Amino acid sequence: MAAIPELSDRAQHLLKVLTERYIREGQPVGSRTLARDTGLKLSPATIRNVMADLEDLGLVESPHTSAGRVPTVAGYRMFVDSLLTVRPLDLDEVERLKSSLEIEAESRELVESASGLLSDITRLAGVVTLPRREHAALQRVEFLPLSGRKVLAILVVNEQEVQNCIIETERLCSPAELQQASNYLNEQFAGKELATVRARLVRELRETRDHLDRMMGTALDMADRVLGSAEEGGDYVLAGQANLLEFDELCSVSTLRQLFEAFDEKRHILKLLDQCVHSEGVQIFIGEESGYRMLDECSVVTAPYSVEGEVVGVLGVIGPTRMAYERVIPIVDATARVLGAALNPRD
Amino acid sequence: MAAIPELSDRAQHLLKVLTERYIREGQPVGSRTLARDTGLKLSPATIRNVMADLEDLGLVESPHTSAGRVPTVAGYRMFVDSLLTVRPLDLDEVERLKSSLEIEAESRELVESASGLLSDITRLAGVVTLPRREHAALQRVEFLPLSGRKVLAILVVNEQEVQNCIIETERLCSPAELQQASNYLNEQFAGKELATVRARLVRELRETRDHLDRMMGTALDMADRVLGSAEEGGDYVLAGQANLLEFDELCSVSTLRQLFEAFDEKRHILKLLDQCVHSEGVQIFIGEESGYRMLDECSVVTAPYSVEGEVVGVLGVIGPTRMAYERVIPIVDATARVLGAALNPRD
DNA sequence: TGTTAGCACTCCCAAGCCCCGAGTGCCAAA
DNA sequence: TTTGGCACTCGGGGCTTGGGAGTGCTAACA
Repeated sequence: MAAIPELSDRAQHLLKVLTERYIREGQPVGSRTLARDTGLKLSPATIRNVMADLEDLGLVESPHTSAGRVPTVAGYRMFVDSLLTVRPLDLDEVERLKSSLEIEAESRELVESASGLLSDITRLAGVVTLPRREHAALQRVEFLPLSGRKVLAILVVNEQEVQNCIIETERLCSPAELQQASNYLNEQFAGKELATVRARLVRELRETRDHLDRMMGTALDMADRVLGSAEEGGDYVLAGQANLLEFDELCSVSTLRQLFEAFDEKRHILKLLDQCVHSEGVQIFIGEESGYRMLDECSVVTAPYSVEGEVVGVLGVIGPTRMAYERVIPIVDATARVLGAALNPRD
Repeated sequence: MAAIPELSDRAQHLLKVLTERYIREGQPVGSRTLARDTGLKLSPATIRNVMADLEDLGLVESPHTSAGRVPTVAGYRMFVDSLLTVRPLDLDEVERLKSSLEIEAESRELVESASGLLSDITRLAGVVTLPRREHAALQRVEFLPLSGRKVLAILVVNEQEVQNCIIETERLCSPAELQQASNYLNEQFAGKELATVRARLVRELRETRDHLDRMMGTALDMADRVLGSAEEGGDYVLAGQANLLEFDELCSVSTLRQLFEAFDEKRHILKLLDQCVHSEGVQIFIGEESGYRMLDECSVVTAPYSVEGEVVGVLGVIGPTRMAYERVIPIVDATARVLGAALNPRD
């Protein structure tokens, strides 16, 4: 964005107080209120002058002539970037997070409770992507014969995740053949990264095609397909949409409709969240910044979470631009850490 | 409910036309309109007399003095029970269903697309419970050692479902021990029903406690815990909530809030759906009939779906009482069949 | 030069009002 | 039993009005 023009301390302070108040009350704040609220001994008239300046800079605006001022997106931006003092979470809230997530559970359940927690604590919508590891170690492969040519393939990765899928082989395989195939794969690839495995499989598949060890071909093919399906996808869990109904500014039917359709559709939200995988720490999209029109009225606060040092997913909250960033940011941050810890295989 | 008092054919016909029209237009329908709409050659005044009767019987009501009439819950009930002529689905819609669901996919994905389909086609909210078998045959058990005392237990049931969970053993088990344990379980129990397995495990656990074959004890214990976790739960997938925003009658913020909170909460909706497991065929809850206040303004149309003759789940749609039952009922019915078929392990 | 008081002005919004249309209930006649 | 007629009711749209909140501007003041 354009460089921030120098802004007097007083103006900054006023912007801060105005934003805080607007976030708290949800109503445009006028010069009189502001004069009272801020510590400074200034008359409303003076405040008005400052406000006019802030408005020229595009940091605040007024919905109509005789209403107070409201922060613009740029105003919020400056607020969160340089005016906000984020204080860490209350202890009991951290504890609440921990105790809710330190249970032993499957990753999906953990993700679901994390998303529920986020929405409960922030009273906004909570969203958590399912963890997905780029660098995943294959631990074990198992093929179980089903009826006909169908085979159930089970893939254990990363010591605790289990992927499974049904694949159809080109011809009927005996249980012994399947056993052999899985033995081979386990011997060759246990502990290797999925990506490596895949690469090697593809190469070997080409090499062995000549002497047509059909058994092996099938096995590789199966494994390849399993890996394929294990890698695709990406999904998230959303909770607390109902909370968004509390906010008047979102409550127009058309806004709501767009928003909820986006939640249903998932594609866009996922894309937005995926952007946050690579940035470390909390990231904030205010209003139009997200680049998605249905989120124009919303802000999104995200943080990636990691397992064993590798970022595997993103979580965050979605709410009106007028959200309590001060509170939300540390919550999102802490939840990401706690979820990461809870997902960690080491005890 | 009270027995339906005899109702002249004419009155029935008028109720039918009125309900159909109200469902279509969403506005109270008056005597003039009704006189025009229905085939009968009757004057508005006559219609009014009939209307007064229907109102006395509690089948219709008017929102206020000078509005037309609207069906009451009892009116809708009579409508769907005895006035409705459900014609089967259009062929192309059945095809659409089939082609969308006949893909090979995991059960969860199938459920998700079924729910998406329901909501797309009906333009209401679609809901599908995850399939859960009471009578499930254990096919295979596998224990994989993780770090420390943790063990990953994998349970294959019904030829294609895989359950897995992490359990912590009381002491460190060697891979060989685990192998032994799973071998034992597989030999003893493969093909048996989960319930049977559980019962036998409990009994054997008691008997062997004396001579304390610790290995076996641990194995049984583990299996028991896995079974336990496999049996609990119950969840559903919801799609198309956004569609509900189209309906004015639901668009009050408080109604919406209640509704969406119920979706989030899941408990109540699940309980309602569970009731439908035992009734065969399509079941309909109109307004308050569901017994849940947040669904007072809604109707729910459900149908159980089954795999191999056993009912394993319920699907349905949720929408305003003023929904196109005529269209929705066959859709729900057909989707249940198609989903059941898609989940069927036999090819 | 920065701050303040005063003042005219703008705009939103809620309240009140009126009127219209739609639809009813009832009665008396066919 | 059906119908036409008529008085009545009610909700909603459109209009006006008054008040309140807040602004911008200007002129005076420290």
